[in-house]
Amino acid sequence: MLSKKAKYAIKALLALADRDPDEPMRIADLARREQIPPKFLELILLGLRNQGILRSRKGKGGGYLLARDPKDIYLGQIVRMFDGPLAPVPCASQTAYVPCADCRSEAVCGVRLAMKEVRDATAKILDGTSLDSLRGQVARASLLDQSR
Amino acid sequence: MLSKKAKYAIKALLALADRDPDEPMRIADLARREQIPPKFLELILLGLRNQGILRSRKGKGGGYLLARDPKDIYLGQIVRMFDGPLAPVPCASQTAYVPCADCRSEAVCGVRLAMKEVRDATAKILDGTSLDSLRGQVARASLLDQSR
DNA sequence: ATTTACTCTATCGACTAACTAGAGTATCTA
DNA sequence: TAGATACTCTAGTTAGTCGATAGAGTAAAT
Repeated sequence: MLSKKAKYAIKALLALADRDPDEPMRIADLARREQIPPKFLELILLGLRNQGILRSRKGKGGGYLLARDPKDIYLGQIVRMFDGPLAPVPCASQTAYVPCADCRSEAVCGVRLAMKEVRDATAKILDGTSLDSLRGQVARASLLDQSR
Repeated sequence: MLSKKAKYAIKALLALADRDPDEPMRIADLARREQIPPKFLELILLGLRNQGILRSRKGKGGGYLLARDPKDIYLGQIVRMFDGPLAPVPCASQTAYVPCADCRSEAVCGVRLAMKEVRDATAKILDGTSLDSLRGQVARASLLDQSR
């Protein structure tokens, strides 16, 4: 399951990617626009900022902005940041490998083999989808939806 | 994350798939062989039985056996049974779709689009992998490992 | 009748997810 | 430079879930 934090983070980043890159957006406005509890969103944006994904400005006219081009922000980074490794089991993780105690032989573990496939497929998608490309997908889906 | 329940279930089923299909295996033996807390495994096997994946025999010489051919038992069913839908968000689920309250328009939701891709990729793998095919993969991996 | 082994319900502690509170700090503007 | 604005950060709280265990009950074999 994707946590609410990760979900809210993606929604907020997507909203920021849709704006003038030099125009900050306030927490309160983002929260209202995306239907996210304001204080909770605050926490999330702070995290993104401390990861270098967002920048912030204090005081009047302040708010949050993307720290990088939307082409260079990938979903994989966001999801890992809030929800940890993509692999369903630690022994199948690429970025955070941990062997499991109850495995007699790792090379012969069916669970690991199957879950490694899942993690690879997931990583391929999330590490291959940038904020910008997702924005494009949404736009195309929106057109299709209108023509229905 | 894959729950321990699902993980233990797969390990136990895989062990059963490796045996004479008419020779029951006791909870205690399975638990020892696969390093699973016996009482916990008991619960898991009971669940699998009530789903029609396992059969059981009571009394001396009793134990658990597969209720179907290992070719007809898919990981997708096991994982869904213990961990719920494969989709990272309910609105991207095929088998347990639930819309999300905070979505203004579902057709235009980036989170949903991306997560639907993840769920489709995961489902393709888990619904395409039977106990039997996984057994085969393990065997091949084991050979590769020995030749190293 | 006794042993064997599965069946089922209840419970428990630890942990985490989702959210909230509130005091603090930097920036702008009048 | 006072005061408003808006982010920063730490510390809760609450409800729910996960992993595991206990123990009484039932069915089958010998």
